Amino acid sequence: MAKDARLIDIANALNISVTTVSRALNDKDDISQKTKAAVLEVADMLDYKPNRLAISLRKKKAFNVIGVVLPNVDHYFFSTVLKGVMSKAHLNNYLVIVGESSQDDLKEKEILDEFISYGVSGILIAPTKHSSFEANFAYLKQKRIPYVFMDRTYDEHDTSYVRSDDYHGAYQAVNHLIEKGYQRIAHIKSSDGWSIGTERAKGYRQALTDSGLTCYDELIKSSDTATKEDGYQLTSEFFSMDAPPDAIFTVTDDVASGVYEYAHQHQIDIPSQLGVVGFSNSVLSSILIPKLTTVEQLGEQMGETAFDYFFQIRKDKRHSFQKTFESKLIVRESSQRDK
Amino acid sequence: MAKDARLIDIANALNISVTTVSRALNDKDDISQKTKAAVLEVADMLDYKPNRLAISLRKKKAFNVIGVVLPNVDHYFFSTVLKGVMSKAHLNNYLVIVGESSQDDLKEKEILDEFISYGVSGILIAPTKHSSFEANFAYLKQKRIPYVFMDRTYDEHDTSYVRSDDYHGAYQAVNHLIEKGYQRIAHIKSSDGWSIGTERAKGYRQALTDSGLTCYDELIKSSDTATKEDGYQLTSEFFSMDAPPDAIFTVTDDVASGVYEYAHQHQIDIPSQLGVVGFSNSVLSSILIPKLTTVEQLGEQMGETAFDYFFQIRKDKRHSFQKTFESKLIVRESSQRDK
DNA sequence: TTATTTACCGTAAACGATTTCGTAAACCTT
DNA sequence: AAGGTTTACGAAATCGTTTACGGTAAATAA
Repeated sequence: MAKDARLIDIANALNISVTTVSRALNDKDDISQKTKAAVLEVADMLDYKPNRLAISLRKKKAFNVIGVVLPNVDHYFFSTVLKGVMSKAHLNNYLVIVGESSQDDLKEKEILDEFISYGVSGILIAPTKHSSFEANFAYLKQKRIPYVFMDRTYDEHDTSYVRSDDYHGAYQAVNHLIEKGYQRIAHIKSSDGWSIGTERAKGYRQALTDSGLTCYDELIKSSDTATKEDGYQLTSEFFSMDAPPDAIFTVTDDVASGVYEYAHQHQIDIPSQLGVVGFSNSVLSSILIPKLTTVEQLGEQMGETAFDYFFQIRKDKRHSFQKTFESKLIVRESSQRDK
Repeated sequence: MAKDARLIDIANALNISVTTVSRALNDKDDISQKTKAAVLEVADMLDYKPNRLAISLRKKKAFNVIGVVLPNVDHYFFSTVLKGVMSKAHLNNYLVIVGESSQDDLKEKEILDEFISYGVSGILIAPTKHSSFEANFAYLKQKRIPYVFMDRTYDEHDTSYVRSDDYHGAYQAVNHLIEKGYQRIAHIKSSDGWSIGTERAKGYRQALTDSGLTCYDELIKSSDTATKEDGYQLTSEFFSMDAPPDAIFTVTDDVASGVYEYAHQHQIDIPSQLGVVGFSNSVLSSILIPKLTTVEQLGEQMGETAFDYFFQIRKDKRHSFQKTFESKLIVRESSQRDK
């Protein structure tokens, strides 16, 4: 197995210095076209690949390594985000290192510190519910390390981000239920402090208001965990009310699956007696019976775009980019009253 | 922000050479207890953290970096494996770099090459369906880089691995169906060349044979993709037969969800008219209605163990370790005929 | 007493690249 | 022709650590 070619090998072959070779390969200007061409040819012949480790040490920066921090890698949405990042990273010859915060902002900070001391080229992060910008991210700016927020954003700061349009997604979802003739539409939101939860709740309220419907406080319940169990529990609370809702819009598909279970156990038919709309378009949504109407979240595309933004920032060293992915409503069976 | 302490800072503080400091910190023997203690104290005081990049260059090996290669990060099982690896890695101060082969053995090789040229300390890999040991992994041995197979294994070679006991899992699943009184038990297997598929099929056949039941070829169908769609399609084929099965054991939960859809559309009741057992214990299984009886696959534990094995191999430089995780049957509702 | 080992530590050369600084030659400019 | 600028390149330092090698002083052996 032949050893990898180094700069000095190219230099020796051409009787020039490593400095010149380095300049040629890095597109510096202090070099003649002729020499550069010669170097490139020999480099190609020797199948030269720059040594990441050496570059890293010299530059005090890991060469072409992007750090991704996610709350949970085994959560469907985040795993698709990761998939998107990885595909773009691979194309651009970047290595991807991942960390899982487990929704723990302290651990998140730990991971960030690790990544930074490793000298990653950039960071793509989906913050935990509780992360404060000041505590966990403010110092990234000083360190001049490019970073892009994913999913959850900090609007008061000028940062790059990709997220989904939770507000409009929720608005469409509820509006759709109204058009289908549902009257008492409830909402299971996520507990406060989680931006995606409040945005979705806002969209819910606005849709009702715009249609001239009243927005009853007792028809809004909060879930801390956004799990199936919470969905089941809160639905049971709804149905112990004097006037239960005839539709429920849930903050995630997982929560919706809890609604399904309760409905099934109590012979409440979906969608004729109870309309249900979820959020995420996760694998669940087309597996539940009846199939769940939901709002799609383009995790993979978000991941790809996040990487692209990082790449741009790194190149131009100035811009910050934002994109809010429009959330499309995927109408399936769970909201088709007239079906 | 104070700059990170280096060896030379410690050396200066104690008026000794960096060599000595290095020796002290690396537990070499050419050093007195007194000096070592002093170094350790100062190192602690200055909050010294070794510079990964420098060590990497000198050793020509990335310092404490483990590479994980998976067929699909957004597949539930693999994402739990990743989760397990990451938790152990974090505890041991390892960085995790990930690559996704997308079930493409060529891309898998590419990723491996990337990882190796980066000098990862070890590799944990869940091979694609088609990966040949010779083509993709044989050279890892020569490179003396520790590696552990996950999920899919190569029994003819003496390698380390973690996997689940597909054979016994399937055996239990089918045996359970028999005990519940099902008579014509069908199987949707995965297409050939994928070891987990053939093991599960073997378990299926053996359970039937051991109970004195005949194993009909027409009751076994192959799926290339192991998806819901295939499950639906193949179930419809089963039910166009003169004597359709009264139970189906599927190679994955995903496939089982296709069975559910067909059954629901054709008013076939699960479990009274059709028993169903899946494999994986993925999120689906407790969300399907009725809840799916399935065989659990301990992804997270497998990931943790894989990392532990890597760690052991690296330390002792000799052993290889194997573990087959016993696959436990999780009995839920879809197989309870007498329910 | 002299020779040899042992314990401990330092010097300097790596690892493979980038970068600072210097300089010789070529090219203008007046 | 003198002086200035540009072009193209090389020597050497540098990044932070490990390690081969050598040396000194004390301990032990002969």
